[in-house]
Amino acid sequence: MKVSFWLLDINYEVRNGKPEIWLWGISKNGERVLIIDQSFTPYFYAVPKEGVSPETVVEQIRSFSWVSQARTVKRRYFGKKVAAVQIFCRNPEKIPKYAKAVQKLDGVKECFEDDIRYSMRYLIDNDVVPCGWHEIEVEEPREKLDVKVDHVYVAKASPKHVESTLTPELKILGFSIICYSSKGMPKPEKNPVVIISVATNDGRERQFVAESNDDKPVLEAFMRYVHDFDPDIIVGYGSNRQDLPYLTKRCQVHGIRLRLDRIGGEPHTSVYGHVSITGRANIDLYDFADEFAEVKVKNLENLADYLGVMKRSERTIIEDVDYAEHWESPEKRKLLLKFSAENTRCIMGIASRILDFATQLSSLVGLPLDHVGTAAVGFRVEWFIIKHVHKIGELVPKRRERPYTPYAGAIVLPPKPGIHENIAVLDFKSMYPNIMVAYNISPDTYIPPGEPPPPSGFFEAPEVGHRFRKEPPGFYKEILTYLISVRDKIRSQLKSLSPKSVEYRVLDARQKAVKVVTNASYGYAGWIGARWYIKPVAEAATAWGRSIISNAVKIAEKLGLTVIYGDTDSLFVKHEPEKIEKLSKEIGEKIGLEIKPDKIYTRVLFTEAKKRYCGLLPNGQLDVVGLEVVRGDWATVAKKVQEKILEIVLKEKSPRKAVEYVHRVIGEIREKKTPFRELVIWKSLTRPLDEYAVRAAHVEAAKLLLKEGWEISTGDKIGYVIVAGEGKLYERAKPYVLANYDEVDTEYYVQKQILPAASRILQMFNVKKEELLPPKTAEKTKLTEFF
DNA sequence: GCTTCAACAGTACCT
DNA sequence: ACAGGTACTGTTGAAGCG
Repeated sequence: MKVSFWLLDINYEVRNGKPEIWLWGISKNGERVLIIDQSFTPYFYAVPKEGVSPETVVEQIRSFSWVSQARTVKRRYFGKKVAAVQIFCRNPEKIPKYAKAVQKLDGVKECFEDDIRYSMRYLIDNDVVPCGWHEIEVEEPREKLDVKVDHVYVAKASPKHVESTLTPELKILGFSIICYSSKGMPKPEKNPVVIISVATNDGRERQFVAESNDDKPVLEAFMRYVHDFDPDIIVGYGSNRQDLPYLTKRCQVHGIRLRLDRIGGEPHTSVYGHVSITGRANIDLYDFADEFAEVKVKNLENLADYLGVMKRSERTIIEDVDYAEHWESPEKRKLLLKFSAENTRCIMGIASRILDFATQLSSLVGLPLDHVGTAAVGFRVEWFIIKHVHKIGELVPKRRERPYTPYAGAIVLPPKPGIHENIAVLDFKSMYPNIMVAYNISPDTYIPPGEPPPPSGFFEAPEVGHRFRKEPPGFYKEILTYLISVRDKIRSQLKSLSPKSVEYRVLDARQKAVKVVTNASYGYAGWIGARWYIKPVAEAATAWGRSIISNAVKIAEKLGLTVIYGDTDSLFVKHEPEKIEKLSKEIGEKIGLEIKPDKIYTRVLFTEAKKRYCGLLPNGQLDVVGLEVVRGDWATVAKKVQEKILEIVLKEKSPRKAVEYVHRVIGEIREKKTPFRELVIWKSLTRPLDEYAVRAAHVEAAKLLLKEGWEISTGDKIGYVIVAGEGKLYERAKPYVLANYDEVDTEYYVQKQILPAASRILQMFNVKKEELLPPKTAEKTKLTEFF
């Protein structure tokens, strides 16, 4: 019997001493299926020492009772041929231990791939793709299993991956919780889950609410609901780190088990910190928030607002410090219930905008859907590489600790300060990936100093002199060529589709996933944590990059194009189409890379600073780069003022009008008419509180939260305001949730927020800071008028 | 003992 | 827990001053 299924989740079980791979999927006809594959034997490799034959190692290894098979195989390591011994064994969990024993053998130099987990091993070796379609020959199982699916099958052969852009109809359940503690952060040991709000993608919404703070019925009702709806995907926001561990512990306190999965077990935290719910995909949307760099404070309401799910201004927002007071009051409790329901509605909305990307990323890099969000960028790239190089027999190097040694990066040209009219921004498209392709830069093509060059020749990087063989193509070249061409192909396909169609949505998500992996490839190459880290690989890419951009500048100037600015792979030049055309042509011929106008600014303003400017686009939009407007660590009021100044200055060319505007805003601040929220400054904690060498405002604010019983962790964004009083700035920082407007130091906001942000722009028009303060005479005028 | 100032710490941005 | 290059603010402690 043949089954077609889309792979949702994968896990393994050891039954009767035998490992089994469990593939959870959705079949073509919409049935939920579990396919059990008992045929896959885990293994790892041992590479013999110089002068030792692999056969000798095979002999030595046979003495271990746990070895089910050992054979010599041909593999590669950093592109070089190696004879290795592949060692199979029954128990996947013992592999690291077995590898250690083998490592100790006389003839063994190093073991490999003992750090590849069994289920990933299975996916890679069988070319099984998460969130992808497969066909498989199966039979009915001999025994009955107590699992929640329509059908259980036993595999008779390995699954065959089938290329398809179809996605099955997935059942999605979103949830959020509210926990109650009379003071400070709720603790699962003692504080109840008072509200659980659930929504499902069939349009239903439910709330489970505690009576008299007894949450056992709430938890049980939630479990029943999940069981009855039987979702394929469970989504939350912060659910990996907060909600699911809390619910799990809370159930334990009541002596029950949180059962949400398809086999009757508890959720458990696993690789990269994801919470696994067997048979379903548990997705924490927070793990995808990094994709939206424009959102500075990555909480649910901000992300929902940004993605157009629910406007912040139309939401009921309650700070966590205020949950208790809302829960305790019968009147305010209604608001809390509304807030919670809206949270889940936001989760569902965000899910609908992220899940296509998540599934595409999962199938592209080969990580299971519930892992791919929690895996850091470097690991996503790495799994994509592992998946690819398996096909060419490249052994996966061990991750090892290395000292950090810096290397030179890109060139940034000093900008020509002032306002420039009609400026074209030229860009090298995917510069580093294309450089790596063009010069065959790869871990497996690198020729170390002293090694004789191959007859087919080599490329030598400028400045740094690193050499890379021309032939055969390295795996970076193969991977990047594939990624670049696939993205081009998808993008041309998209042009013939309606943006509203399902196919468009899926393909667009796919090209985004491809883009993410492509763009991260250079960074991966220079990451000391990378398994295939070779510093010269990254160093050569930037060296070629520097030479390319420098040459481009020379060519531009030779053609009479004034270069206003440039950063890494971009050049800002006067928009003169014929010259630009010539430039593009010459660069293509001489350098072999493509440079294209990316956008044209009607007007663009530079100060003396690099990486900070503001351009006016033909459609009237402002493009603010690097300035306070786009920074998350300035008070909103200052950012708004600067943005308005930029608009006035670039559109109306009237610095005088801008100055008047600043006067008005400063007046409003001093009268405390500015909304309190616009005074909040947000900064991240980048380390534990006690590891800071100097005292800083956001750190002191965090300590105050801690004192109030709130847990603080690295990575949290602390929102604070500066209050009036004596002493250093850090002594006057207070978490905004604990502060009153009355105590705010408005002069700080005038002097240290508004003035610097405004003056940054207006100093270009010779406006002095003093001139930005509202004139006292204005007050007099007002008073005279009054009298 | 006070002010001044350069070095440093810290954060967030750009490509 | 993908790279290096850059701007900027506030803290710190030594230098400079009298």
